[in-house]
Amino acid sequence: MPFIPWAEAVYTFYMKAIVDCNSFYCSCERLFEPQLKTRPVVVLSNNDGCIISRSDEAKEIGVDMAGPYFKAKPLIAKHNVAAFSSNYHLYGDLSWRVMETLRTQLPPGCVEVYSVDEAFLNLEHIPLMQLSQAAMQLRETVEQWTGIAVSIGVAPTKVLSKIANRLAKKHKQATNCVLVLDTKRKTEQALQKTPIEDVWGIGYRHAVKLRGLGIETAYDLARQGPAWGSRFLGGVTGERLLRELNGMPSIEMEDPLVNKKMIATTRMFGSPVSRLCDIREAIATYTSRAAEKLRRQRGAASIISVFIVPKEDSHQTTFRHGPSISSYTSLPAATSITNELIKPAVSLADRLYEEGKLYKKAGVMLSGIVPDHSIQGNLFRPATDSNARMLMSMMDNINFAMRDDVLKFAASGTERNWKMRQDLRSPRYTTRWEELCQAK
DNA sequence: TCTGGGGTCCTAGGACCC
DNA sequence: TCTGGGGTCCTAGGACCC
Repeated sequence: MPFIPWAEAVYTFYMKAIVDCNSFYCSCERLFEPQLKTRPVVVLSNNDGCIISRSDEAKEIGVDMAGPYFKAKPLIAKHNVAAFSSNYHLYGDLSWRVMETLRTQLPPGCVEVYSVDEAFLNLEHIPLMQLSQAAMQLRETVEQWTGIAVSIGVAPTKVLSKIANRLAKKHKQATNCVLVLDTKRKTEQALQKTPIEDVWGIGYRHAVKLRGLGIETAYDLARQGPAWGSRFLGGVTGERLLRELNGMPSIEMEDPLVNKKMIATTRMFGSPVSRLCDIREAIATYTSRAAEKLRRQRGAASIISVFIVPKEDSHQTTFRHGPSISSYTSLPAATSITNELIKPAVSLADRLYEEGKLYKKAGVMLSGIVPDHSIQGNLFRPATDSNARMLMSMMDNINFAMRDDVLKFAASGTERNWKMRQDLRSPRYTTRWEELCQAK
């Protein structure tokens, strides 16, 4: 007895899609080095710590996702894998091109950028019978215009479209990277082929718990009711997930113009540091970066928090992220002026720092974010003078044009011996004149 | 001083995502 | 020796109020 008695029925809901760039960072690297087409490729996280993108060939030879780079090194050498440090200038620019291409192909407001390499699409304007062809066409256009290959999953809900997308990507030959779940029957089959941990919204913890309850596939999960989801998968989130799996849209498309509620800049140090002056420099630098992001969304922050992470004894067998030591302070008035943020940030760092300890990471977070034009005044402080604002916008403009922080506050330091390693970064082909690709 | 229910607001922390 | 960075949402529980 199928759990959906009307299994042959065609969906009558509006359909959604998720477009996902295939091995995005690797594809970006290959775009400018075509000779890599036949070589396995991996891209590393900041500090060349772990592997965050793998080409299909790299997956095939068994390079683990999110595995530490140093452990994979022997395998990488053996199979002549090309490894790159992350080049966010390049990926950011190519991401923008992919998203722009999608926007030209759809009515206004139908593209929701979900991450650097993914976008949800609202396809309600496309008749059901034409979905497959339209998706195929979209895939070809993106690849032709940007050089980036994408996969597209189409279904009535976001969760189901993610499931469709995963299968499209997994069976590239059979699906041509496009899978449309437009009937209950197709959906049911897709759910049966999806292990529980590959469902969007089920992480490691929940997967272990569900397997303990005898639930192995997305199909098993979908047979449970929303109330069950609420009980075992964390309240309303679980309830929504169950509805979505059963074809009932419960996670809406989001307004792409919504601003961030929290802005963070956090980094591992290139190597552990112990001096307070290094920590202060790092904190000042991260604060500057966070303030830049804040101004870009025309926001002002009223809470600033700082954390530092001590290095742990390294002789334990399983890796874990050590506890971070953090503190925050509420500002007398919301601000986006870098120096007004650096001061409290650095004094928070001073308070957290302990002489003689080694630290491996630090970070700054801005929250309590309000629109810049509606900053609540404070009777006891003079309003930020407009010179400071002009200075900020000049700095932003110059830094944007030149990149690489030509202008910065003295507190950010000049030596920066805490900076992260990026030994294998490719040129910033599309955003720096002096690093343009050369045709011979 | 003790007793009780019910409401709000805030924060810390968990879980998840890419 | 070497394991990323930047987000969101939700819940539980404490503090406080009537």
